[in-house]
Amino acid sequence: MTSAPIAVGPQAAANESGTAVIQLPKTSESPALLRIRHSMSHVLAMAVQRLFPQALVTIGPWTENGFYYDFDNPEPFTEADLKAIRKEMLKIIGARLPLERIEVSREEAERRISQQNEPYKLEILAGLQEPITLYTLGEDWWDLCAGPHVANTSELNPKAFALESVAGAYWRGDEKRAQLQRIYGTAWETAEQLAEYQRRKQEALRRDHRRLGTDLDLFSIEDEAGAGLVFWHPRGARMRLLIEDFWRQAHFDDGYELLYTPHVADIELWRTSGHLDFYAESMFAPMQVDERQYQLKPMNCPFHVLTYASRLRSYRELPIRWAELGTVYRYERPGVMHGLMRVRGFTQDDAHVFCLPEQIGAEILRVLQLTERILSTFDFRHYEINLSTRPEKSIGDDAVWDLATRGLIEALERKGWPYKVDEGGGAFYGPKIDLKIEDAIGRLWQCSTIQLDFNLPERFNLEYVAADGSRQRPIMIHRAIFGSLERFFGIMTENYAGDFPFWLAPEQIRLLPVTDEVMPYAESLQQQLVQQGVRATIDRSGDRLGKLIRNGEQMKIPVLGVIGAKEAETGAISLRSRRDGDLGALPLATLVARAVQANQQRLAGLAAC
RNA sequence: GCCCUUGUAGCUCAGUGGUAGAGCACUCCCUUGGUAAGGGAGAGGUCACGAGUUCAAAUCUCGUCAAGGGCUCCA
Repeated sequence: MTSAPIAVGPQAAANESGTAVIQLPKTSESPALLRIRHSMSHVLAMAVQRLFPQALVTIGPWTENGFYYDFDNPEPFTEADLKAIRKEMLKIIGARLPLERIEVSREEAERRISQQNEPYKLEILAGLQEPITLYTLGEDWWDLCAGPHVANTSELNPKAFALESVAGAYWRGDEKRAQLQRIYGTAWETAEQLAEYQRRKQEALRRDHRRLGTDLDLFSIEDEAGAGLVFWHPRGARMRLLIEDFWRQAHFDDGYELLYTPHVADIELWRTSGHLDFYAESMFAPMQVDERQYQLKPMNCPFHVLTYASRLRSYRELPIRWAELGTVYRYERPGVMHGLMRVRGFTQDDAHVFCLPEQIGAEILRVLQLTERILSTFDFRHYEINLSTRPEKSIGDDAVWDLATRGLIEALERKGWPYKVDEGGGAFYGPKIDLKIEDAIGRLWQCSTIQLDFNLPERFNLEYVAADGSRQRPIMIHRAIFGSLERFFGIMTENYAGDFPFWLAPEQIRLLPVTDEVMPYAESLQQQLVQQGVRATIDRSGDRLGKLIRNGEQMKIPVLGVIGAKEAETGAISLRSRRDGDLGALPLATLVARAVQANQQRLAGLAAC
């Protein structure tokens, strides 16, 4: 899936200075804004056609934060064109032109469109139901449109709109059809709202994991190695290890065993699994080794299935819960890679549960509970849940689909999580639950997924021996909680804006010696902290304290410890915490105890201990 | 893959046809300084890569790669 756009919901309204919060309603929540934005797109289209008479109009809807309009123009628009277009829009708004709704017959609409030679409009018209309506804007411009609109452009605030970007877009969203030029804009009721919206866009930019990845030296993507391949630097790698360690422990606690499986396998395996048929274009090309062809794995499932099939299983063994941090490689088309969010090599926190049909409900509930436990540890507490049911084209018999779908519903009900149903949205091989997490500025990200699979057990002829001695087919559940470690790491970084909780920070405490004389004392403090598993370092740059503090704050180190003659004398350390402010001078023993406790309990800071 | 934009020092960016610049970071020197940038000096670049135009290319043209904003895709 793609990253969410820079969406800024009303819940993002937190304001550092604590002054009155400016509400930013979404279009779908405000009929007034809907009319403004919809009309704004007409004003945009009129302005473009005035300046570029050859431009053909297509569609121009509102979006949650603004509007866009798609044009077919012989020359692509440039950023520079936007300025001119904006000026023209201001003229139209200033002219106080009326917008009028006119109901016309299909023939009348066809006649009007033909006069203007607008082929896209004609195509739109063909798909419309009566009544056909059009909206005029002034005397000589109109667009086929269902409305609603403002009555006059004087209702549009010239100080509350902006043209944001030009982009390519396909006619009817179909990449085989014409490439159009899309102009994005945003519009609000007041200039203050526009300013607030732009401030939130800046905020999202400040949180961008790609920027933070460089600034905090967490990871990089190297040209020489190739697109979509991640290099975890020591600081990022340390965090990843902490996440993995937590993940592993949580899985052992919950009755999982862990697997390691190969990164490549004979291509026949992928023929058996079916991936070669329906997933080939997302796979790296196979490689020839001796007499066999090997395939870099795009998924872990077939490996877990082979492990299951390595010997005969009894119903007494089920459920079997196997998890793996499995690194997979997928061929992503050029142009779709995005930081850590969309890459070509990534590690899934994959797990498969093989169970009896009657165990489905309980197993799903277990997965939901584990999911909540893990995600909430990273302060993701709001979820949006989708249940996708049987599509038309699917395999497996009705009884199994029913049982499985009921199992999913039962688990969601027992967990007490509200969910939406996407009828027919499941995979051909089974129903699924998708979970989106909401981050600190209100954006939704899909990470976790739980899918039932009636296909792979069939293809690999998986069996267990039932109580009556017969051979039966187990139910297979795929699930991932992070989705991929890379992607989750990116989302989490943006969620925290790089201000990681104490337990997760790669460098937890940085000791700042005020003078060289206290260095031996600082070294002994560091050693004692490190011995207790606290990630403590010493800033040896020799800069003045002000600079040391500035550097420490810029690297978002949770706790800075100032060490000067005073501290050396009393065996203490003066602490400055990003989360909790100045903690004063503490004896070393107290600091160690608090830090150890924070690590054990995965706490965000030291003060609460 | 498609449309647009971009690629200059580790980072952020100036540099419109005449042999390459700033700030931060880095190294060294001075400063031993108490809660968000002390001072000075130095080193560091096949101007993404390849071809072309030109007496001359970071600069113009074409191609390749990568990144950014979108579209499409994302079992």
